[in-house]
Amino acid sequence: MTTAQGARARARMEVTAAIKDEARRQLAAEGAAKLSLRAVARELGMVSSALYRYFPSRDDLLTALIIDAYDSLGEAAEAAHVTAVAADAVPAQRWVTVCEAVRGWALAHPHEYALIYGSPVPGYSAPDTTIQPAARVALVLIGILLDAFERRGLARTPVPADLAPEARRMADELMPGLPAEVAVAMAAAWAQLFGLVGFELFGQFKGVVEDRDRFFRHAATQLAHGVGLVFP
Amino acid sequence: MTTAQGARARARMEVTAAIKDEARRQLAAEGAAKLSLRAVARELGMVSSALYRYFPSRDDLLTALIIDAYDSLGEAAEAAHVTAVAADAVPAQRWVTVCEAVRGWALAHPHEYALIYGSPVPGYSAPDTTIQPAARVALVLIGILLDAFERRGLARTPVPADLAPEARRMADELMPGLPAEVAVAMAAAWAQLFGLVGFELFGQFKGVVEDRDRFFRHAATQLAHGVGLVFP
DNA sequence: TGTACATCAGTGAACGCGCGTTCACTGATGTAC
DNA sequence: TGTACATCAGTGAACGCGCGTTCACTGATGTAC
Repeated sequence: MTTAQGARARARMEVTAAIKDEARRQLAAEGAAKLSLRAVARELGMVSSALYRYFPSRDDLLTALIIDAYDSLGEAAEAAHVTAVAADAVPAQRWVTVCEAVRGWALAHPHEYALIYGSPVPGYSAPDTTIQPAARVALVLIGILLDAFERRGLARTPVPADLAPEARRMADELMPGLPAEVAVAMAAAWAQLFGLVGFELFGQFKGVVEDRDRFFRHAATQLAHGVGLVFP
Repeated sequence: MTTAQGARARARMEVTAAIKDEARRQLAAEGAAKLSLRAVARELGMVSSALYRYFPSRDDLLTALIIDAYDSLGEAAEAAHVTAVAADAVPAQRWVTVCEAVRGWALAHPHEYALIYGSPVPGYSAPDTTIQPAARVALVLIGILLDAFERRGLARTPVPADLAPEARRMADELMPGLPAEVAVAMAAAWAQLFGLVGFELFGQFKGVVEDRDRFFRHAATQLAHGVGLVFP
């Protein structure tokens, strides 16, 4: 019966979720490199071998956490964008709003942020299944640029001649519909956004930037200018 | 005698250096979180307890590696700057040169880069002795801005009113002699520079940016514009 | 509805391994007279 | 220059701990007839 099958399946999903929740808790305490199946099992009152019914190995658990983190961040960015669109914000405002959502998520989930944007876990190589969720934030930002470009156009900063082919390729392959110069600026702004967030999160701003909300808002605004968005 | 004292002291320095070198090798294989005194000792043909003659604990070894990494990166940046000055480069060109030196060092020492700019090592908190070496790159960049400002002035991007006090404080405390707006732009550019480098190094540019040398040079040039430097 | 069978979650022991740190010690190197 | 002594690097055993993964197993839940 569906309900019977459903009961077993539901239990499975609940235990799977409990394992991931506990693993996330341990990320905070020990970091990804030291994430331990035995410690997770211990905390859940299970025997360590029982986890192998749910994840074939430690690395698969890590992969699940990474995908969840990308998806959670992606959803936060998308939700912020939807809200901004509903409020009739212009593209430049939407850009800043999405950047602030990324920062907000990172501050709320610092260890998951470190998992996906910090140093790679040695000996672990992320499978291709992580590529798509990893792209969600960038897709939101690209969407804003496309919208702005189609509606009002974008300011363009010329690119040196020797970078033109790469710029063309990036636009064609990753951001079809956007001018090549904007594609380059977008890739740079994307990396720079995470530079700002990472420096705040990993402590590099200690003793340097104190009023971090206002600083970030301004920096995100400057990033918007950098990709050619204009405030009315 | 000086020579006798010198012999013991020299041996001590050599063994200390050998320990750090081996530890750096292990950073590459296992990452900072798993850096193991026993493994280092094993590889050097020593017994693990012998390392305690050189470093009082694992964390002290980590601290030494962190300080060395900041100093090594700082030296690379300073050397690049000296060369650029000797070649009569204008401040904007010097800025790009120093950014490229930072990237070059990071590509040559990826695991040391991860140690200082990647996710913090859980359970480890860097002592204050790391602060000064950590500032060296920023000081080189600030020096370039000061020089440009005193000689030719810098383009300034106004800062929103609510950020003005923080901008003033940052300039006064960290970059005396620079206008407040420039101080804010400098802090942002500093974080963004490491965002660009980190994304390349940690694999986020895989499938996105391919012509990385040219892309970075352009992005560093844009950062220079962002802090108000102008190319003649 | 009742029964035989299959599926699956979870157990507990074991394998083989690694870790940081302490401590009493040996023996070589350096120092003071 | 020679000798007694102090310093210090390095040893080896031990403490108490943790890890990922495998495997034969038990017993409950679900399925097919």
